[in-house]
Amino acid sequence: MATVIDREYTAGHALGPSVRAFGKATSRLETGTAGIAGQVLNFARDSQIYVECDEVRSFYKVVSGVVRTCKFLSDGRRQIEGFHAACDIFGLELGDVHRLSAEAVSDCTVVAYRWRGLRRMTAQGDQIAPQIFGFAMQCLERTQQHALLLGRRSAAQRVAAFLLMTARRDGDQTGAYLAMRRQDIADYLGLTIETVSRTLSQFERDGLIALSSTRHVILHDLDALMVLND
Amino acid sequence: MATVIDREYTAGHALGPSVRAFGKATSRLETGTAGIAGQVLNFARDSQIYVECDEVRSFYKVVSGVVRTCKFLSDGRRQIEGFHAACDIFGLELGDVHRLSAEAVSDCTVVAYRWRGLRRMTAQGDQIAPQIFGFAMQCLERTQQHALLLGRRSAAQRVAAFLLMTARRDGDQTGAYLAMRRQDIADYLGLTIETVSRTLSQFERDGLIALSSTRHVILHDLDALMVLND
DNA sequence: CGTCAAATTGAAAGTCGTCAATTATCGTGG
DNA sequence: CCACGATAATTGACGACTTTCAATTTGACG
Repeated sequence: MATVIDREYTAGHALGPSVRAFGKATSRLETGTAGIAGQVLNFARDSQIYVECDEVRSFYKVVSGVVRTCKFLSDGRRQIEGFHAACDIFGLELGDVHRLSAEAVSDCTVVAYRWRGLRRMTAQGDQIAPQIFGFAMQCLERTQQHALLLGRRSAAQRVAAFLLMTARRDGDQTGAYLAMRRQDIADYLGLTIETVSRTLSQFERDGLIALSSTRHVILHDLDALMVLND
Repeated sequence: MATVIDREYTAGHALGPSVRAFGKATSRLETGTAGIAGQVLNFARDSQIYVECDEVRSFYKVVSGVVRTCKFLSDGRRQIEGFHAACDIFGLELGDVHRLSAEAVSDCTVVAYRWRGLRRMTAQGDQIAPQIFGFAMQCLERTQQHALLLGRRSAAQRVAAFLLMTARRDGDQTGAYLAMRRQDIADYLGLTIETVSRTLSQFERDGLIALSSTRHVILHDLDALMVLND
């Protein structure tokens, strides 16, 4: 386990789809000579993409599968900072060492874009920055949202928010596929695996959801789940 | 209360000190024609600098005093996302409306730098981006740290981390001046005011700290406080 | 010195974590 | 394809930590 299954190298996987939202300012990156070529990598479930303190060589975009970025605590516990699915960017750093680890939640494919920290990047031309800035800010917004969840929400609210987030990501508001294990969910929500499990069971008893399998959740009462949040 | 005491306008308060860390890449901003002029503003304690959903007109740098950025929940509770002291940047947004509110913890002076979202900014030239990117990433790192605190730490660990953070910010490792009220600390740490108070009292009984006044904390046993964390 | 807000302290309740046992699911090999 | 073992998930009982509610003390400011 925990091994890279293979690494394929391509010359022209330029930063694409997830970028459009920023409009004209980024188009140069997609078409111009300054476009960043990516390197396609495949990782097996539970393998490490990079670990804390690794030198920063790239940032990444998910093509398929799900990635978790996380931090390990001295007492053995783990905090998952975020899950990253198709088109999401992760691993962008200001400094030259990673402050988190990144691991494959499922078998997954990512594209690595050369990136060695702000200083060296800007030395070759500033053109890259606006787009990267957008990625950084999106990441910031998600993290702020996450901090709010961890700081001021009950277990039920956290699990509800997680289900809604997952359903939204799937583009399907009535069902969610949980690519990760219960322990991952717990470590993301700052709860224990037992509390996550109990909360899901309670939601099911209350008719808010149905667990058609461990990994597939049907959301029956979106309103009730949303009321639990802001 | 909650009013701006006065607003002074200056022509040349360019982005300065906190920027140097990024080296050459940013010097253009400080000296070149593209330098951003700031507007000096003063705010009275508890007044609002901007509120959630306000249109974004600027981002800010603290000159003196302390600012809190926070979010209000439907149940009346509040989560403070961060405290910002001299030289800190706050209020930088990707979109065109603020997602948090910013308020003066103490009487304070800030510099506002014109900023209306990524799109309009980059339209006038990309040169600004690398420096701003640095601000965004610093903000991200702090928020990630904060999320870790909220997700995986006990009340004692949170309060200890807060004291160490405050002492570090003051540049004095043996004492910390708490510019904010207990309620602010509680809302930052995701605790209640009573728990914060009790924890501080317990630290004092254990000889870890001394509360020379409500606002002044003397740190007697830095090691013990640090052991509580990572 | 008096008033009001802020901070502290106490007691009780509730939520979530811990530990343990059971059940379900997945992966592998027969 | 089924059986088995290992891993994951669920459930229950109990306990710890934090919150809630209430009362008291401290401190700031006129």
